[in-house]
Amino acid sequence: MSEPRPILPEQLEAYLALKDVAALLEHAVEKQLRDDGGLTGPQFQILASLRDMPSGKLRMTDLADGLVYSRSGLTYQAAQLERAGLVTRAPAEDDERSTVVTLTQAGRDLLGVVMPGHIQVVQSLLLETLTDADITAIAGILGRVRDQMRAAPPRSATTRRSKRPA
Amino acid sequence: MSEPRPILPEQLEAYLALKDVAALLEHAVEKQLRDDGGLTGPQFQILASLRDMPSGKLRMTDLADGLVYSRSGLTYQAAQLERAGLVTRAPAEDDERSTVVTLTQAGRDLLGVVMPGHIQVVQSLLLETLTDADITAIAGILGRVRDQMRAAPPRSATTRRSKRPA
DNA sequence: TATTGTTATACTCTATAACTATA
DNA sequence: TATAGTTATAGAGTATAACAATA
Repeated sequence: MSEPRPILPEQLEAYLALKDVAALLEHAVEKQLRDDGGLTGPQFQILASLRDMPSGKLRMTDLADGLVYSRSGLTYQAAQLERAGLVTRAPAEDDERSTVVTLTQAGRDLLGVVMPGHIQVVQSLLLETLTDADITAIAGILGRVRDQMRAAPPRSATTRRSKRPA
Repeated sequence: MSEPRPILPEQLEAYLALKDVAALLEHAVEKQLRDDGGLTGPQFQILASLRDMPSGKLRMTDLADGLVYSRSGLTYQAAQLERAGLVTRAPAEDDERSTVVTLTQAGRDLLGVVMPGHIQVVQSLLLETLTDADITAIAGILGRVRDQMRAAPPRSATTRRSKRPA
């Protein structure tokens, strides 16, 4: 089979630049989170997700929706956070199957410690090098791309049981 | 200890969109590489880097320049690839300290097997959702950002703090 | 039976530091 | 001494599948 459509140089450049920028940025961010708060990227994302909720609580399933991890991976991370006293876990009142994860005050405090550095890294590495027009363009274009990717079927969170009869 | 500069909503959106798109794309790409060729992302990158050289060879140090890994990590990956028969390793002729990694025919063949699917994933998830103008914008803006990030002082720009158990 | 989450297991990856050898 | 690379080790992260409990 021939290759579907030869990728154009500018298309390749767009893809590679996106990939490289994201990788370099992620690397710097993870180092900052580790150095300033002993957190990994996934752990920080979980804490930040919880803080975005007025109640500071989310079910495991709701948390998983925003992340790219398997369920067991999320359980593992939640256990780490609980062990560090940054969240608590308890069965949901309305559905005993569900686990509600709640941000503790210590978790909130740690976010307060880590956020300034986090913002600083993102600003100095990414935002400060962009014009306002650049930022508008990136936010608009990639925002649309993200929405389309999320709407697409191949979601990784769908570790659902496949019903293919043998 | 106020946050240096409050991040604007559009700035945050640009950052988060970039992060999410890259993560979703990477996830899809890695799955394709694994399914079609039994390769991890880093391994594919090494093979692709070698194929981009007319000679099909690169020194370990040259390879490391394009990747974000530590030396030991690169050694590990190179060993995996060698074990799979996709590359060979030999000391450089002009400098006995250096190791030259060479793409084998099997490695080249595997790239041939994997590339069509790889391109297809990138096109369907990213490129096909973008206009030509979008692609030009992304390539230009992020290309510049990447160059600046690479030129920037490595990783010591971030603040240093004591570690916390997590 | 389906859903929610955990556990058990096995494996991959990554980093740090110590080490060898060449320059 | 500095550079190129490997090895030893150790820890963290992830996925899959089996499992338990609730709906």
